[in-house]
Amino acid sequence: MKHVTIRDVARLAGVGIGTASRALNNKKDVSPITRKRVLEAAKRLGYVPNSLARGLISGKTKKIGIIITTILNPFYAVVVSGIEKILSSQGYTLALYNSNEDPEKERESIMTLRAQRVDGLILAPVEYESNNVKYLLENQIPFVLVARNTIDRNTNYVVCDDFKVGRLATEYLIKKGHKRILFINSWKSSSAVLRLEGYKSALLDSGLKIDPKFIYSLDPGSNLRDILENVFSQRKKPTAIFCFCDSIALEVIRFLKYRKIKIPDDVAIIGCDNLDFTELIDPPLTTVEISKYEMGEKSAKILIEKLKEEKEEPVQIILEPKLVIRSST
Amino acid sequence: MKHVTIRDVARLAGVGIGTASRALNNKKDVSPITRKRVLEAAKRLGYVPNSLARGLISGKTKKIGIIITTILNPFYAVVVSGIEKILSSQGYTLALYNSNEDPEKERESIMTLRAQRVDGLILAPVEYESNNVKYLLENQIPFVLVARNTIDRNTNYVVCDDFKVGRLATEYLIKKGHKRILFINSWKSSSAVLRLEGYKSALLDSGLKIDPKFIYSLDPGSNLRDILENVFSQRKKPTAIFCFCDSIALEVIRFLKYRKIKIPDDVAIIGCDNLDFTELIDPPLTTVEISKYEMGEKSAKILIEKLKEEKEEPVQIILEPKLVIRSST
DNA sequence: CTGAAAGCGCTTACAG
DNA sequence: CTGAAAGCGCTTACAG
Repeated sequence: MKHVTIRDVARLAGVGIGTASRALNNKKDVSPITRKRVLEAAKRLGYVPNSLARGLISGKTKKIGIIITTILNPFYAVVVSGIEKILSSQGYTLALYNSNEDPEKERESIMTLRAQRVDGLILAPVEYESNNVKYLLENQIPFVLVARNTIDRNTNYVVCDDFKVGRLATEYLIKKGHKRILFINSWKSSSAVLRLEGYKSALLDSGLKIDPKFIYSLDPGSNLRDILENVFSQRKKPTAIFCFCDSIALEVIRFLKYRKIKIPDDVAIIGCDNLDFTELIDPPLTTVEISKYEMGEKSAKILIEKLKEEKEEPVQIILEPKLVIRSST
Repeated sequence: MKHVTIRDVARLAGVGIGTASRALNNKKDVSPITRKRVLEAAKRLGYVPNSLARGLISGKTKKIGIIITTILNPFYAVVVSGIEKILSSQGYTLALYNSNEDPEKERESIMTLRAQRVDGLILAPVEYESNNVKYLLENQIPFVLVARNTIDRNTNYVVCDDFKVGRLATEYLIKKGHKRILFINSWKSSSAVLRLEGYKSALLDSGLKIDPKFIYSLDPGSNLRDILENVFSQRKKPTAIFCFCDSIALEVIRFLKYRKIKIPDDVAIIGCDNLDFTELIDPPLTTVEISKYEMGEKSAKILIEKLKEEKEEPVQIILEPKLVIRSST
């Protein structure tokens, strides 16, 4: 794999490499005839400019790093899709990394991305109190948080109102008459923290008490199946389950079906995200809609703005969640 | 965003930049004490090496480009996941692009990736007769095809036996007594071409005739809904539908439910890919299992091998598909 | 073991 | 309008 360089192009066109560069980059100060000769030479040789060299000089790579939890969760696939649409329309390229909810991996990804000198970052931070985000702040790396934010002020972010997500789901279950509501939560992120608060506040406002045995936090190591086996072997079983996301709800439903537990008769279930297949599963899943695509688009737009001008005030957007009632509750 | 350079590190450590480089890269010929001084300086300054500069010199970027159809299809999300697992364990970084079944976009992605001097490429080619793959071949760019291959000999690939996919699905429907089988196919790729052949051969072998009105190819511009409206407004309606993939099957089911057409009583439906939610939808979807994750893993392993040694013979793997019978047929 | 020098492929002032 | 030169941040022979 030998690459054609600008030197080869210049030689074939019979000009200096500076001139070749100017012609190739559509700069002023090149005669039409020279430009044509250079362009033809480039075409004939199949010249592909070396972005490494370009980036080294210009200090800009036109590349954005994205760090999400996992592309296996369709929620993030949609978010990334929104990001990509905006970014690629502006000539940006993106480098995608999965943290798998591991702060270490998140840090590694940040470092790799930094080494590649990306112009900016969009990330869904693993932790609400995040050293990694502090690092970005301290090193003045342009970034915007998506889907989750952190304890820090002065960050740009696009999230949804996660406290409200927790309240909407829990209030609705309570209204349906449920008193023992299992919450299968996620781990450490702002979404997990706030949805839990929403869940708790809904219970308290209805005069119900909070049972720690009905709250689980799924960390990367935990086994959902074991947790459910345990919960459903107890005397006091839940009559409803609130899942952090549809992706978790899916696994819970798989378990319930396997155990022949009827939904919603024996236990109601509600998810979050409104993934596109949730209305087709059996039974159609009640869930909380989050504007995933929009979230991606907005975060990308904000980053592009920030990259253009050095405005100080952070842009912070909180999207409204919406309850979608179907037959699983 | 000013970056610390190796010059800064060398200065702080009180050594030359060559020595600093050697210490940083764990090369021989550096005294332990010097090495320690350099490492400490680097740490104190928060030095992050510039991969652009490194790549420019070494000619290696430790970066692999991936081009798939769309990350929105969970099939590819799983494939990419398998690729990532292998690649990242070997210190490779990946750059992901979506072609959206558009050869133009595929070409652009190839060029961008080439400009970034990726060490190699993994792609799911849009077309069976692909100029883009020819380009890769002609320019001796190391690559392996995944999920789909092309007419060219001498390519490395990991695909599944798509002819068999077409036969398995169609034969099964015929065995169930269906004679009017609608095939909603994809576009131009080897998978589309071969599954269609499998479909046809199954029909012919059973003495059924091939009705062009029952074969549709979904190109990027076509509207599935319109097609279905049209098909189901005809006199002769299909009694079964074979969908190129589960993702399409999902949309077909959405349509059938909306139109109150009963599955499988009015029309049977079979998909392909065995996405993880298919067993939970209503009714559970009959489909053809393809080893998606394995496909990704194998393609990555082959690429890594090829990058190490310049073996001539291409590696070509054809995975076995498997019918998964559920209640939608 | 160490430092100075050359060079990777490009762009951008700078003279002409 | 054009070419030669400097320099982006690094690595790698090459003398010492």
